[in-house]
Amino acid sequence: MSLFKEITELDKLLHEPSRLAIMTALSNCESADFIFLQRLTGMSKGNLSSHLSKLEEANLVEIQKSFVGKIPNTNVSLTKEGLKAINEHWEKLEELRNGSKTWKPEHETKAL
Amino acid sequence: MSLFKEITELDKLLHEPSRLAIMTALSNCESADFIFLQRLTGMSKGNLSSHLSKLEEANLVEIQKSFVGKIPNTNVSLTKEGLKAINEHWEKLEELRNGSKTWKPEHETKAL
DNA sequence: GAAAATGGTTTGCAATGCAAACTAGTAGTT
DNA sequence: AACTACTAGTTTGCATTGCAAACCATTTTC
Repeated sequence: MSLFKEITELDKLLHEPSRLAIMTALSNCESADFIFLQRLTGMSKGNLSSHLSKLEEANLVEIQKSFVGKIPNTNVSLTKEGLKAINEHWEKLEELRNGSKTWKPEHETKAL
Repeated sequence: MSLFKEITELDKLLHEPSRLAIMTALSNCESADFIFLQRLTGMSKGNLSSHLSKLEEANLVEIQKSFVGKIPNTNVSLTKEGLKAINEHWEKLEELRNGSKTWKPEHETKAL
């Protein structure tokens, strides 16, 4: 029972599909740039920009702005906190999925 | 690459934490009543009610209203469509998680 | 040097999650 | 029989958020 209560407290910052994709991708590389993330997720620039800002504000990613030649480049990487958060998030999801197989129906609820 | 694009197209109806919990729970029993789902998820009645309505409108769950003695009872079960949808959703999530381990970083992106 | 492309950010709107307020009926209690 | 409290939900309204269109600054192309 308690397992399920936790899922509704899932960090929405991480759970939102686009950000989940971004964070998951970043958890498997050292860093990735804006354009790469855009192609990866298929998001519009504006959308991606605002999602990254949110992740940055929450201290889940670090954003390094620089110039590659004369072109601005935005490079994103997970913070320690961010890496921990995304890993824990996936664990929680796994628990939800597996937990549902073992909970016991009660009173009016009919078991399978 | 294409894998990630798909994740941003995740059905938000299913992905929202509360509904994900509801649907996952229902996928493992024949049916469950309103109060049970409320305790399971820890949601307020109002919130649960509106989520269930959404799932019903999308034809993912079936809602049977009846009286148990003199007390109204709302019983919820997955439709065939709903069962298929929640199973496919979990598969997509799994693909996202596993897929991220195999994608190849490109150009400016630095590999781990 | 005008037009189009690159690499983003800001703005504004439509949609959504959430709880407070409400509805409708039941159960005690005095 | 009138009043209070509880059960089982639904509706309403607000604050938040995801999203793309519009915008900005620079660079490349024709």
